[in-house]
Amino acid sequence: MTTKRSTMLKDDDGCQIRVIHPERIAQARSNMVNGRDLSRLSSIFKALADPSRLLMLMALRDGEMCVCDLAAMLGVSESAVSHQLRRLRDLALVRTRRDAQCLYYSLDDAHVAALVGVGLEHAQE
Amino acid sequence: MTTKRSTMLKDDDGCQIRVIHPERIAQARSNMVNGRDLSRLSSIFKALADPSRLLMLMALRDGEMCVCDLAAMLGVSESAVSHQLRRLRDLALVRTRRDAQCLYYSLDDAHVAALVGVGLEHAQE
DNA sequence: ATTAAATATGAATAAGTGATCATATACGCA
DNA sequence: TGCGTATATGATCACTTATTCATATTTAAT
Repeated sequence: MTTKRSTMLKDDDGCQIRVIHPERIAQARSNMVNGRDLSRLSSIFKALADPSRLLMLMALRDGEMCVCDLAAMLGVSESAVSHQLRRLRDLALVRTRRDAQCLYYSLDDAHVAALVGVGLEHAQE
Repeated sequence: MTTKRSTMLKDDDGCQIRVIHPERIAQARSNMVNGRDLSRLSSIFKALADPSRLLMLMALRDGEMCVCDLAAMLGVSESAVSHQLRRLRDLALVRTRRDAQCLYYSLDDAHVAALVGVGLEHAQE
């Protein structure tokens, strides 16, 4: 079997690009997720990429928690936790319930719960 | 049912911290993953947090690909792809096979493959 | 041995991230 | 109404990250 060499092709933008297996690229492109899903998914993974946020989300799998308890659990400032929670809220990964002055955070996205679960299983195998 | 108020406790380091539900914190701490697993897991999520890397890993689920084909698929420079692949290699998420001048990358971590799969399923539901 | 192909690496720069500190808001209580 | 509690927000700064460009390395072909 002879080794394949590259051929030069034109990009969508007209740029020269090098390609070795056009059919493999075509296959990959046809299976490719659309831009919106990709963006959403990578944002979710980004939310999980910080150890503090990951611990918070793991803890919330067992039920809601308020800000100061999350801070105590992690050993970081309440302000830092609040900033992190804002990111999670902006992504609609968590929701809040108010009881007097306390805000109780809980998971609001089944995908994230699933991903955290899978991650945990594999990490602790 | 009366609303709980906070009590001041001492940190491991002797710092004053505010706590509302000590038993909930204790529960969360007892279920907490150890430092090494947490670090590894958040690193993996960080690898998945970049759209280009995520697309690469998704594509590699269907089989190995070489650098220039990955670059063509993504529409970015081969140098950029090479840098990204280095990060994935450093985390042992991918491995390489050499055929002449071409390096073929493939997935080398079942956890990552699983996480990408779960993410894809949920994104495309 | 030279040369070209395929990929890797290093430096530099721009953009993004996370913690901290100060301040602001929201709520309950006296 | 004024005060303390609980949380949110904004600005700032140190740090990380991703791309680009130039250069180096590895392999194969001639």
